Amino acid sequence: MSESTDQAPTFVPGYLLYLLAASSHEASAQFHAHVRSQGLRVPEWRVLACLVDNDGLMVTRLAKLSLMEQSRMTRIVDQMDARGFVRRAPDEKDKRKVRVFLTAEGRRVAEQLVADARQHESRLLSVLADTDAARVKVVLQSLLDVLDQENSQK
Amino acid sequence: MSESTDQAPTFVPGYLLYLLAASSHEASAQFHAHVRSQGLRVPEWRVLACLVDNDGLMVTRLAKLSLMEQSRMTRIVDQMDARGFVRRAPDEKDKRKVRVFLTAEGRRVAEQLVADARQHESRLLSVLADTDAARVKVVLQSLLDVLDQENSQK
DNA sequence: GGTTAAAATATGAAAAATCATATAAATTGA
DNA sequence: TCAATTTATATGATTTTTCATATTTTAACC
Repeated sequence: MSESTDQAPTFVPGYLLYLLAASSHEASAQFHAHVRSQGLRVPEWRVLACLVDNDGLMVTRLAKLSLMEQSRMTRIVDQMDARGFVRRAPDEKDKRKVRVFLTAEGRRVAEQLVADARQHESRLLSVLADTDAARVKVVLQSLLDVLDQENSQK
Repeated sequence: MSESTDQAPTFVPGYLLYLLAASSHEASAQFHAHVRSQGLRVPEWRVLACLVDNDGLMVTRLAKLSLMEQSRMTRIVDQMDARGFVRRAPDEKDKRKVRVFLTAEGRRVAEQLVADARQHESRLLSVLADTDAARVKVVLQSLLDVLDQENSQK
């Protein structure tokens, strides 16, 4: 992480936001490669995973869960619709809302990938056992809880 | 994180790669907003931070440290050069390499932002004290170590 | 009940990111 | 030494992403 000509106590490698970004990036690299090998991009995989959990989510909620902006999600849903993975349906009670549903094909792909993801996660967690990283999920869940509280206080 | 119509034990909210991506996203949101308020984009801030640590890094190394692709880094350096934050200089010994150096103005901005980042991190860590998240840095460092080992074994 | 404000989605135009590949320099090794 | 590889960076073309804003529908309030 550091280079031969380091002068001073170095900032980046120990900076929390770097550790978070780098951890996410590195830990996800393998599985994201798998997702792409299945002909999907990462944002599409995220949408599928959210919909397996909870079919019929609205566009805004999908965007939040998938950590992306709403207008981008609209276009991703466009593409996934065109490819036959999802379909749109207006909400009956609130006609502003567009609900997104898995098609049969979308569900097939999604469930397979979720199974792959679970398996990949298991392997990763087993490698982390007996290290400080074994508690990573508890720690991150706690971090997210604290951040949520902070945000809702204001 | 879940919605009223949840049916089953839900996958996404407990999935390690989601927890990592969401934690990074949420934890970084505030500071990234600050970066943008200073007229910089996040990738540019990353470059500046790396160069404060170690001026004269080559493009490829900057890209790796900033978690982005090389051709993208080339263009970001183009822009930062045009804006007067950095300058390029070919490496004397290996003329393929392009080393990137902070200008005086670049260093001024970079050092201010690093100071801001340190302060923001301190505040965040103090909020995390007394929670499970207090150990987040140790845990992530360990995770990265394990992932690095895995990658270097092959 | 009608007006104003807010929320959900979509879209055009601009900027950025990606992918494949070109160029150039260094390294390897026959 | 020279041909073949590898490494470092850059770039053209395409696709994504973003930003601001339009459109439509609902909620709020007076």
